[in-house]
Amino acid sequence: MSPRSRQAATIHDVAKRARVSISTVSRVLNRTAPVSEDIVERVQAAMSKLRFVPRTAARNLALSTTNMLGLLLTDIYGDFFAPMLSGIDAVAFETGYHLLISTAGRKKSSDEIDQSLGAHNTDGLMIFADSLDESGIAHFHERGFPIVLIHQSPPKSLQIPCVTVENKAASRKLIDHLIEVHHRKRIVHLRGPQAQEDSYWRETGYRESLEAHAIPIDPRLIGRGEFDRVTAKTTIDQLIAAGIEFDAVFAGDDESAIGVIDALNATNRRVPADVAVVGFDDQRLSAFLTPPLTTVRAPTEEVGRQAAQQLVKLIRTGHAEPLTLLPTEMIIRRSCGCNG
Amino acid sequence: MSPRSRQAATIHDVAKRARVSISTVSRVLNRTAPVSEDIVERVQAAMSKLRFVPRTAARNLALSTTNMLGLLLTDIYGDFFAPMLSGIDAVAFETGYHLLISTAGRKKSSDEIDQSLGAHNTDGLMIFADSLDESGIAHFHERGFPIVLIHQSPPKSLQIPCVTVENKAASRKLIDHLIEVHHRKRIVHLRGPQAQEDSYWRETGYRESLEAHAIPIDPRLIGRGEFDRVTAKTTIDQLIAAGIEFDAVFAGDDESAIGVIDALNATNRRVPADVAVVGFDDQRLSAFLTPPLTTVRAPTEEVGRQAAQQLVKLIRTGHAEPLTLLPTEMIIRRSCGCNG
DNA sequence: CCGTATTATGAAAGCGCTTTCAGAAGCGTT
DNA sequence: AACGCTTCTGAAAGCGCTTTCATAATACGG
Repeated sequence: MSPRSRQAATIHDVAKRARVSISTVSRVLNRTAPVSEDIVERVQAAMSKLRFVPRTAARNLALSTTNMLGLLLTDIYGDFFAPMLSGIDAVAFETGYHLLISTAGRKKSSDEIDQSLGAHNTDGLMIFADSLDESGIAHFHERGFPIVLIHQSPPKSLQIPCVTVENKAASRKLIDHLIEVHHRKRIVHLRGPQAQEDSYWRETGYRESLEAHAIPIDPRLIGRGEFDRVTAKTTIDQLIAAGIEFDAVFAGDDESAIGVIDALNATNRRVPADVAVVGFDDQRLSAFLTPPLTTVRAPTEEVGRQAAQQLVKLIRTGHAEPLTLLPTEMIIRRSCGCNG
Repeated sequence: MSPRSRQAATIHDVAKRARVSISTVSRVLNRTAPVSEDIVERVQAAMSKLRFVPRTAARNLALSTTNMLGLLLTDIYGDFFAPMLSGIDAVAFETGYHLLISTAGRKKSSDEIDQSLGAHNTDGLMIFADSLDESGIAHFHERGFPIVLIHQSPPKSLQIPCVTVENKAASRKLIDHLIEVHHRKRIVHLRGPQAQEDSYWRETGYRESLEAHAIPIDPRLIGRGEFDRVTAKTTIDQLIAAGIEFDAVFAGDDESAIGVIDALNATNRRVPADVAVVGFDDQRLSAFLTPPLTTVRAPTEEVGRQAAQQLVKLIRTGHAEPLTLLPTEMIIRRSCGCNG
């Protein structure tokens, strides 16, 4: 062991061993300028002999680039993230970026986020739903830092790329189905989180369908779902306790649909015979529920892919699609009353 | 706009504006030495006025540290990763690290991995199951780079911390249950991927249970499951086609259990009346299957937490628990024949 | 063979931060 | 009033890489 072999090799060590300058080493490292063949070999030999691994920090500093994509969210739970992450990761990998993930959203101020995922610590940032408030988003945007929003449109008048899924038309179609095919009239809607944009559009689709069929909207039939199983169950329990009649439930998402089914089962109401239930998202387990859930498939992995793709494009070219709206597809199974 | 306001502020700009040296700015930034009160204020004012965000790359270079934890896997798919990731992320957040994720495992050589997640680009690395071959693991270990293995024990004689779950005793217990309570004798086992250590121990538990009950092991009853739904279905289909009798199936994991149930349903065999089915992992949807799956709960999120915790400990103190073996718990539902 | 166009290589500056080492104040003692 | 201490602050040297600029080496046409 040579005296310095305990310390990891640097470009200098390689240069010395190959009897060239560090500039040359750098050049063979990055193929950034022609180097004569024999020298290339010498340098490569030296590199592998010394087990040289270039320090990213040094390179980043010199180039003021990080080669990293940031992903900001609030939590990783739920079946929702696995596919999204998977899509993001795939694109990051293909395009040569690394993925830095943080759930610091809304736990930390945008200054703190800046320290970790912000300018100069990442080349761009994907922000999921409302992990960051408007001022935080503006904060980045003002600085010209590349960001793309996922499942959330930008604050008014800010030109920030956004990728999300079609919610309204799909919801509308789902409710139309309930009304036209299954003749349901008293349809409960369990809305998602207030701040969530998806919630808004799904509810709008619901309202439009009812209106189109001249069914008056009963405010008592619209309750909290919060995209949460327990909340949904509670709401349904209360509806039942209050003696409010209904023959269908449009849960804001599949997760709450599970809660709905729980509540219904617990009070001996048959799904779909007594009450039809539909969800949204088509998360993995929806097909396995009893009965299998009629829902809308959101191409979550594709959302991830697109988000990463747009971000990379934004970083590299300065431009990206303002809005990527991915199509959704109604998935008819049995919980609506069909034979799926 | 001052001429340089287009360029992000550096520590020099802050220093100039606060009329101090950059050393002082650095000191108020890191509270690394006392600075008189009025100066602190001046500096902080300058920082916020200039919207100064320290460059991590520069800091990393100076400190030769990265403040990042790497996570290496092969893919992010499957219900398995969400909880694990969630646990890892939680601990990373608590301990002040960032999470760098890569699915480059086995797609890239360890040299290439080195470039991204290796020494100096990350402070330590978590390696999931067999995302990296033995030589890759040795590669890091030799260099004294902190790594912890998840769901995989280290190559012989290498002292590398590992966190995984108890497989054998739980499998044994599960099979015991099938035999003792439900009087099954011809129990199929669908083993997981060869390379996967979990597969090995689960099979061992199976074998030990049979032996203990003096049931001869019929090699025809042991087939490929690969922790994969389709593979499992195919194997069961073939067994049935070959006319081999069996009254229970121990799928290597829940994922393959789904395939088993599919295959059984398709041939009008009742679960559990004709064939009992049990799995392993207790992934989220297992409770929703028809019938609900009897399985073993693996504390996956805790695995993530522990892995991150051990890694941080290893980085900070140079030592970590050689083996963290998390307990598993048998979850009796209905697919085994109980009334769950 | 010589002057010029073309390459391949090296020296050195710089990326933005931390930290060591000295020096400048400020303080209480004698 | 001079001394030694203790605090606080600044100058400057790195951290390891990229890149510009200049130079040495080679090739070429005449």
